[in-house]
Amino acid sequence: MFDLDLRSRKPIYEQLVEKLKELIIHEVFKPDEQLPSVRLLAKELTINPNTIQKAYRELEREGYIYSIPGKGNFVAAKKETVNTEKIEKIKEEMMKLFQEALYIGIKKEEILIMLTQAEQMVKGGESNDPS
Amino acid sequence: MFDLDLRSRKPIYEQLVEKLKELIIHEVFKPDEQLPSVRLLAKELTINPNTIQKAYRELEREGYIYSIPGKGNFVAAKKETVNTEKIEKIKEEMMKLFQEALYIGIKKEEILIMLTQAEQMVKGGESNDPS
DNA sequence: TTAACTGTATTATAATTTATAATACAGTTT
DNA sequence: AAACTGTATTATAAATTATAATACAGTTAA
Repeated sequence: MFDLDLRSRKPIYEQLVEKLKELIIHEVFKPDEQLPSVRLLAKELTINPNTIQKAYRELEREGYIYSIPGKGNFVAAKKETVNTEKIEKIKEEMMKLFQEALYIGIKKEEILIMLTQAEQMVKGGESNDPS
Repeated sequence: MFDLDLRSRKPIYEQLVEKLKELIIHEVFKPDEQLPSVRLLAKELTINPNTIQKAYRELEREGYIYSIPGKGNFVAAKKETVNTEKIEKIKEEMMKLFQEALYIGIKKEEILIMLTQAEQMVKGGESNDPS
């Protein structure tokens, strides 16, 4: 289900957060769907349950999942994910990345193409602003 | 010259790399300009010289600066900064960020505006492809 | 040429972060 | 009741980050 790089300088739990976020964004895990239990996923990935828990906590903090003690962890509805602070953070990160990209010579046109590609990859669950 | 958050979970040397990169990108430090010496900057920021050195090494590894032992550290010319591996890495990061941004509801139009803003902030040193 | 700069390297130590391990407790489901 | 869930705690190990104290060699300028 995942492939983690245990030798990476990037902490395992951070890699987990990234991977799970991707699966949620691409709707491999759909809203209200139950995620693998802490113990099961730990067993599958042969890493410590506490590490899984740490990743789930972070995803919950960011609004991507919610948990019901005794039942499990579930994918949050898109609306729940939205958060002003988070939006600002992502925008800031994006500005930095744009500047770095342009500085090293990546063309605006190329970035536009990538944006369109990203759009196609994410859209399909378009539940925002159906007006 | 910089303001670092010593309490942040983000390592000091990483913060330094980010800040210095920004200054280079915005040409506060221009190509071939000498950066503050390891010892001087350490004194100014009241952090350990080894930490500065670590940041400078990382910037050199990424191609943003070069060093001449005995003389100092200097801003690399833009051309030297370019690197296929680096470009791919940035593109990958950008795709992820786009997907996350679109998922949480940031509109494509808004992203376009940001890109234009970034363009204006970086351009002015346009030495690429003057054809 | 000496003094005062530069970068770089090394070694030791401390502090923090990350990961594992072993349990325990409470809620849920069958 | 048994077997799941999430959560919490405590201890320990391992890795990363930061500091400290030096040392050595190249550069620059008095």
